Amino acid sequence: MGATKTDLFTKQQNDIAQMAKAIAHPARIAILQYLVKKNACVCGDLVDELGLAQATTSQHLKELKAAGLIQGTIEGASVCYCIDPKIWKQYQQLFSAFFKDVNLDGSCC
Amino acid sequence: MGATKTDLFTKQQNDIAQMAKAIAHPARIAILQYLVKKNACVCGDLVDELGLAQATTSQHLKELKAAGLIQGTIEGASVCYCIDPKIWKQYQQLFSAFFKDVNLDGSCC
DNA sequence: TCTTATTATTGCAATATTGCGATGAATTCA
DNA sequence: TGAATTCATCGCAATATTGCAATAATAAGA
Repeated sequence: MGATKTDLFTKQQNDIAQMAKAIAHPARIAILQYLVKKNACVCGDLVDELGLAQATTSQHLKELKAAGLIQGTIEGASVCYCIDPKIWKQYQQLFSAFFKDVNLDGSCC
Repeated sequence: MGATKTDLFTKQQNDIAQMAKAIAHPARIAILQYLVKKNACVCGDLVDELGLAQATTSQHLKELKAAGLIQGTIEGASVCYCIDPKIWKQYQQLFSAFFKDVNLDGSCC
């Protein structure tokens, strides 16, 4: 025990949870906000920006890449990162749909 | 080491990450979806609904309550749960704002 | 009161995540 | 070629999360 029992839930539920997990760390939020702010390919300065060790930053970048949220392009000796607008839009739509329209007249007990 | 270094990031970044973490588990997604679908106070049947042990379900409900997303009202021997529409709306707005308007002309390398 | 039903809490084991130093791979420049 | 630079990966330690059995707490009904 200790591992999430993904088989108990629908693919959609697992997907949403997985996507939430991808942004469930302040370092990854910071990375994404920085890339969005720059709105361009960013090479190198991410480690200085975060304040975490290079290995740790690289790990977070790897997770964001695995989630599809960012792309990394090798540019000479360094690597350039940017938002993947296609996946970003998917996230936007999915979370928007998830939080859509709860009947706000909380007819609770 | 092993603990998230929250002091390196802004309160906003930590908040977003924390909110994402609250929904970063398929069981919690399933609970929320069920409550939204019923759109009412739900007593008792959550354990049967999920397929997880009672203790585990209770733990997830506790986390959702801690996140503010649901309310629990004692109703006799059982407890009724429902979405907190106020906090729900906050989540909706926050994620909407976060994923807002990336310039989609991926001017990447 | 005693039993039953329902939920919370405790304590533990298994697994996942976070963070970093050390090392490796690839590129640039002297 | 030989540094120096940049980033990824490995291996480890610390911490967090997940899951459940056992138990406690509370309320309803016999």
